[in-house]
Amino acid sequence: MYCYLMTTTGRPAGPTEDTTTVVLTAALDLLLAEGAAALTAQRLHQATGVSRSTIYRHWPTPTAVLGALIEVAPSPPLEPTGDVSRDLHAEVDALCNRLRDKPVAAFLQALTAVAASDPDARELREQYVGDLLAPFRAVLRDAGLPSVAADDAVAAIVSPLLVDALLLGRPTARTRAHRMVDVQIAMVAR
Amino acid sequence: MYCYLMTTTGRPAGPTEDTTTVVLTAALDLLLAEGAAALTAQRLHQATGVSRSTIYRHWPTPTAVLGALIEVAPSPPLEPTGDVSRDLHAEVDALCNRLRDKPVAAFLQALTAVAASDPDARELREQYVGDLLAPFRAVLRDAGLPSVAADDAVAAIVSPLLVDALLLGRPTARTRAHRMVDVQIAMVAR
Amino acid sequence: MYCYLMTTTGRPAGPTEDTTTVVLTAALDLLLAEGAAALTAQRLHQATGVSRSTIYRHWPTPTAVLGALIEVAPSPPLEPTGDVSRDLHAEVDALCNRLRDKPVAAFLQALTAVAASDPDARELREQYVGDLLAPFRAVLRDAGLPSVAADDAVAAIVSPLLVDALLLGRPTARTRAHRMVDVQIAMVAR
Amino acid sequence: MYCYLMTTTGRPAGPTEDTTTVVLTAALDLLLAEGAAALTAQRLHQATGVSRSTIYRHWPTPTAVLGALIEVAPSPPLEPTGDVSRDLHAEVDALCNRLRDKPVAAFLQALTAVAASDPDARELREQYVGDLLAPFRAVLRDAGLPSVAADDAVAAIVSPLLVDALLLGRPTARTRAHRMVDVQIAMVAR
DNA sequence: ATTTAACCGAGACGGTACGTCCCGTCTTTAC
DNA sequence: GTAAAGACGGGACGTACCGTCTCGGTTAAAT
Repeated sequence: MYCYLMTTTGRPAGPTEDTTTVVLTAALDLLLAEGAAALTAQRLHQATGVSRSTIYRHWPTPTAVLGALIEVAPSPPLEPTGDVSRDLHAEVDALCNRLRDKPVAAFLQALTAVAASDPDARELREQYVGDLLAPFRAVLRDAGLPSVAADDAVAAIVSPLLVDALLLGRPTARTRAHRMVDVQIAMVAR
Repeated sequence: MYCYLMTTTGRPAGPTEDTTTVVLTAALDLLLAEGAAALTAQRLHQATGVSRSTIYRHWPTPTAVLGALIEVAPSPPLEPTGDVSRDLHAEVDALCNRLRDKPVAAFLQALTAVAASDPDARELREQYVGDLLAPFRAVLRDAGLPSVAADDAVAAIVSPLLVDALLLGRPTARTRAHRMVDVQIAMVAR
Repeated sequence: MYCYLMTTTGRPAGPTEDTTTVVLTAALDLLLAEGAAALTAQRLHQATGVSRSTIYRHWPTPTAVLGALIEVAPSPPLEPTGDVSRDLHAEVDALCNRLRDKPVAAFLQALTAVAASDPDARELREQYVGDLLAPFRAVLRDAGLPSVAADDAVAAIVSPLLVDALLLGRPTARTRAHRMVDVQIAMVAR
Repeated sequence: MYCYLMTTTGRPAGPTEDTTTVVLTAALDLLLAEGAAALTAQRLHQATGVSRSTIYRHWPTPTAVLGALIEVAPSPPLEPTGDVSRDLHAEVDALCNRLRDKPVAAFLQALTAVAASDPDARELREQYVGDLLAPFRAVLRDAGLPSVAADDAVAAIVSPLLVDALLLGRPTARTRAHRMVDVQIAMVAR
């Protein structure tokens, strides 16, 4: 990323901005429409007109494409209000929206599928899931909960959502998640 | 297509018993070692010596192999004692063991991976997950819990285990699951 | 060629007769029209409609194609009359015809070109040139000439023809070759 | 294209002397080691560190590289003594040496290989062979031989050497060539 | 014992995708 | 204007599977 020692001569390395946007846009479309298996150099070439060579040059593996996609599509963070209950409910809504509106669910499925054969993707997947859980954990930590209890609560709230999206392929159970938030808060209050 | 009148002569259809066991055994090994992508006719041929033609004849797709595998490896059902708490803890232990000892986690990952491209596998996957949840649901239903509440409790207990096995690739959090059982029972008791 | 130990089971190996004739016919055409560089799996596929895979299966390298071509296009041997002079002149005419009518000159050029990068072709080339010279050598040997003298004579007669065909790309100097035969016979007579 | 009026300012056109020598030296090495197919811009770049662009600028085709090589490696001409026999023997020795020490044989093979696909190379090849034969022809012409007879003699002497080097890939038959010289002189004397 | 249908192995064949390599052109940057 | 570095499109290469098929030979039940 950071080039401390610029070679100073020759054309700058890396794909043209054009190429980058065209390819990644098509990649996202393909991912949503057909899943991770479609993130092939071949398919990207067919979809974009960008030559196969060029794609291999800059994104040698489907995992690399996934990585680039995740990098350019970050989650807008929510601002905490300090009220634990309200914050958690807000986070649940945000996550449900992201899972419903596709990219996140698609990323998860893709990462799971690719991880079966590519260790790099395994790593990427764990980091991605971690990033999804982080805001929840932060809210509970800020509320003074000890680490283990916070993790338990996060798991109870978020896991069912992920399982719905990933394993059962059905819309996430938003209302159940909200109930679960209340339960966890009641637990903690005691 | 429809054989109303079975011609009684000739050799009975279907693979030799030998062939079946040899192929499915190798298939399980391959699945555990390399994931669903290895359940190819090609790979099974290489692993077993059984000819590629034969494999295509009896298991035309990887999903068919997966289905056959799941069929021959059923879960031994636990006998309920009537004590809800004890039964739930027992089920948690049983599920954790099955997830730890591999086949189940591998099946889940395989089904998720294959489901990306094969609708048949999608169906198979949902049924498989349903079968995993069923015993829990049964215990809580038998205890007189209403349907929605039972589903919530099952989700809270089981989902984190599945997420651990599937998405985070780490050993399942057995003790947390047991804590969660106690929490859910306490909730219900109120 | 000769299968003493037939595997007795499974489909017989080797390309279908159809495939063989279609491919080799096209190969000869390509060779004459564009030289050895055209004996690619790719080109043969384009020219015949036979799939690239099939061609690679049976003739993995251009050298293999050349070898097959040479095998199916043998030189009809001349019958010796016993008169050395007449026989040599006849052989010169035969060779000139074969060089003029293409295949042989094309084979030589092809073998030379391919030999630059494929040792197998080197071997094939030497054998092929040897076969071209053999009849001349045979005539002179039968006439009782010692080996070295025969080789000298053959070289003097044939080499200029080969050089014309190969290096100068011009019609072979048939009349000079006949003069050379007379000269060599005169030499020997002395 | 046509510069009637040379603009006297700016850097003089053409490659740096450094570049030229570095590239052509490497080209010769590559030619001797791997044949004409290695005279690629790519390979020359790898071998020299000179950038691919630069090489394309000055030697757009492999044939151009070959041409430049031939230009810078001229044959040191022998001085005629006037004695036909001695001069011919000297020329035979000189040619055999050049064929043995590689460059010339390599040039011939390279030119033959390239000529298959590049007409320019064909021309170059014929000129090159002509230059190889010229000294012999000169000696015999100076001795008063008519054109046709001289050509016959040259062919008889030189062709076997070329065939050895090119087609049979074996050391040239130097002693036979000397014998052939004597024979030709004897012939002429009669 | 014969039928007879199905088994099984070996492999040809067309087809698609893969990942790599090279080619020739070009653009950007520095000297 | 030389030179370097590299993007880019294009094409071929050789490999690997895939799914279908066509041969052969074998096996096991029912007649």
